[in-house]
Amino acid sequence: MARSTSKGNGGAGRSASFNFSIDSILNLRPSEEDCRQNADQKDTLDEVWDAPRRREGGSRETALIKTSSDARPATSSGASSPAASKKKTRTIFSKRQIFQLEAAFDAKRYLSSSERAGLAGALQLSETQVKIWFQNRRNKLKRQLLADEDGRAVNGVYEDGRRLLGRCLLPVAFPVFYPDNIYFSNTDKCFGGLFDADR
Amino acid sequence: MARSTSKGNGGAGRSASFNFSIDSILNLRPSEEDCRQNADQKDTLDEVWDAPRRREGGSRETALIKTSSDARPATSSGASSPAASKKKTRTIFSKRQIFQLEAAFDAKRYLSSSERAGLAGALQLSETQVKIWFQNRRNKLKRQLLADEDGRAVNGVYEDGRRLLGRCLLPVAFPVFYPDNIYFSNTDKCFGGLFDADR
DNA sequence: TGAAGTGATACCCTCTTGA
DNA sequence: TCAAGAGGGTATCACTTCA
Repeated sequence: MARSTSKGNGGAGRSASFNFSIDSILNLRPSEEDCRQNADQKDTLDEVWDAPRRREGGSRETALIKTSSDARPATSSGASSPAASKKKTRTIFSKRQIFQLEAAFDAKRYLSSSERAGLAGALQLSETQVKIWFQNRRNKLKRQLLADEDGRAVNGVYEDGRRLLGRCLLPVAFPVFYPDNIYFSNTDKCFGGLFDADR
Repeated sequence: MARSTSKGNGGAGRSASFNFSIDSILNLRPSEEDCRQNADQKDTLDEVWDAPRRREGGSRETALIKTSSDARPATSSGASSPAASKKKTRTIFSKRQIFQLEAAFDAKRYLSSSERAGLAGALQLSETQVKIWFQNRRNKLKRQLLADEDGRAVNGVYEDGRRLLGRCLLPVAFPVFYPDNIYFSNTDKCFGGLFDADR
């Protein structure tokens, strides 16, 4: 129905004929929060598809007050009190856990669900924790690689850096092609100090 | 092939000194599922960043057996039985709910959390349901627009279709630019901060 | 004490599933 | 057909560490 407006066809102005107030449903108020959404009017499609971040009122309310209805259970990490403790607990992983997570990450950038289950079981972590750890780890790697790239982003090297970044985050160990053979040099460059101690 | 192979650097052999098996942690088995991941070796970065889908053994095990530990509570929509029913229930929204959801969607493609809360309350749905509905609705619109585009994707019209698609799914009502002024097509709220710096 | 690191949360997106 | 589920991404936040 109301879709006709957004489809942009030249039909009659249906949008003028609403007999109930959309605004009343949405509680639309023109001032603060909604304006933020419009900050980036991208033009290309791909950018448009990127998730537009619409934090509620500057993302302050969210973390402390909301504790919204669909928060993850956080299987491990204790807590899970009835509904009182709004504090977010940050569990500290042990050296051993970090070490094995790093080792696994070095072997594979992404885990299948069975691998994740096995790793979680071996490390006494919830699958969600392992999943999030890998997510954050990939993000960290990406930032590192981008920082490296910025450090030497001159002339022709740039594109090369992009390619390197892409390779370093491929789902599996990325093969480096040489004329006649293939090296699986997964880490080497990207993870210089990865195994030293553990950060 | 724990990691020494993948590391492959010529440096001091730290990587040779692992005394536990990564494979044993990951349950790495070289044959079936892992090979699938390598099917698409993209080269450009943007494609690499796309989430590589790695369904477990063809996405069969995942849905049926897993019922993983971090499923969303699904506030409304009944069920929430102790832990027995693995059946996936699909709730059917009422005509009234659909109508108002569509109306809201026509007004805005994305909801802020307070708008979502208000709409959910008004429609007796959980916020998650409203969120998911909007998500699926955006996806549906995208598919429709892409289908339309494919129908007439010839010569110069293509790029135009992409732009149209982008505009139709902007987080807010999309502005139509004219040489000297700006018309905001479907609602006349907000947009004050459109050109404010920030982000 | 401020900056960096990192676990966790909340969105968003895509693809898939099953009633 | 379409609400959900699962998994991946980004952006933030809160809390720790550390120089």
